[in-house]
Amino acid sequence: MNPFDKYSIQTIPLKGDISILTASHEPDSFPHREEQIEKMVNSMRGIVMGMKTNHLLVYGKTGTGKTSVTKYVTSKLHEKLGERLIISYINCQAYDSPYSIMVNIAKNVPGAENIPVSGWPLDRIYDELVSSMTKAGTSLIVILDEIDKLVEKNGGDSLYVILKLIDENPGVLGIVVGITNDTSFYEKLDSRVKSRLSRDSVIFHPYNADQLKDILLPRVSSILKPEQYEEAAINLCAALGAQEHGDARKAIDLMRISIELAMLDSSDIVIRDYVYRAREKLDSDILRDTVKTLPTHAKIVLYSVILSIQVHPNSATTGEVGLFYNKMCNLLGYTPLTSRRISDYINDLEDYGMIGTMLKSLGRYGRTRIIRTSGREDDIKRFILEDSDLEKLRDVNLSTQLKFEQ
DNA sequence: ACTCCACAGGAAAATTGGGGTA
DNA sequence: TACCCCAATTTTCCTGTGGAGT
Repeated sequence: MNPFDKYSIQTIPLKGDISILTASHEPDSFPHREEQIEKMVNSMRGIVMGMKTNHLLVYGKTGTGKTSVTKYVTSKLHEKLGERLIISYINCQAYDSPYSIMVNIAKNVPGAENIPVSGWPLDRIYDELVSSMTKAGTSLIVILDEIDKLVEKNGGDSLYVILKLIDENPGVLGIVVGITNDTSFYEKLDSRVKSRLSRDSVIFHPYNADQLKDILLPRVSSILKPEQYEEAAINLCAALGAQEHGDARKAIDLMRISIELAMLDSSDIVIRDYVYRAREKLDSDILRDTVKTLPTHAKIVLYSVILSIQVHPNSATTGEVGLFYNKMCNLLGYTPLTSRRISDYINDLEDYGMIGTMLKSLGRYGRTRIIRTSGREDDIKRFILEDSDLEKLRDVNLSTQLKFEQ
């Protein structure tokens, strides 16, 4: 007997591809975004006529469609202009130096494709890019997603160079489209960048539950028959997405996972219960992913935080975490990082929402951060131990921890 | 009122490592 | 081969600070 026999091949027969409910799906209709599309088209219309055009800033929280819509509008423009337009999409989280951004732009420019990813002096790349662009005589749209990362990291140098590239070379005709979720982004810029970047902006407001439903419904009905899902399940996904600052991505992910769970369950209808379970799975998947992509030492720091709290629930401090950290590095055979670095990792972990810290002064006993965990320690520990290099940490139990203190 | 702890967190130097040219 | 370019990460060095103890 085949042990797989108890699973039927596909309980819910899908009419279409479930990838329509993933983040990588690029739709060609955007409910409740007509206004933004029009505004974007309007501010880019000069490009069609080969005119100098203002740069554009796009604001909106995650899952409000800013990236999708930007890609959609620019691709339509590309359809219209064909070879005469080069579009360069750059995620500034991944590429944030003047060097890497220019290399990325160059990849799409005819005659400049073979600039190496490192080695050349910066100005050589710059000159190469300018001359190739001038020769090609094309327009350029540089989409800088998460453009705020450029300012945080190196004081706006990258942004300045890119703006200069476009603005100061007559042969280079193009615009920068900056995408950010930081509404105070413009204020953070230094003046040399500010003056080049106009205040031309498009704002993407969060979706409300009704709007999210309008997004979900057509997609769901393209893959499921009406009798295969409860409308209440869709409503719930929409409501949960709306709760999360109007996040369409979240609503869509929930919907997809709900359907997948229903299928695994051999259910023939997607009901609300699957949405609740999807929410838990999604949260846990996100946490696992965050933990897994942490640098090794950050994981050790995180583990130290958790142990430290187990020993001293209310007084886990930076110093104490450092102590645990050093011991664990010894155990694992790593050379420990400096306390300064650990301090930064603790900050990073807080940004990721995995721990909470509170600056507190203990008077005579110094000033330090009191660290708390987010209540998901067990999962976090489990995910850390999934790293094969850190398996040894499993053996660290409370009694050996107490020995650390002597 | 004054000290001084135990750090926070900024700035800059140093190290590492990708790759280039001559 | 020796040496330059740039990015990223970490170390070194540093100044700043709230409040318990005195």
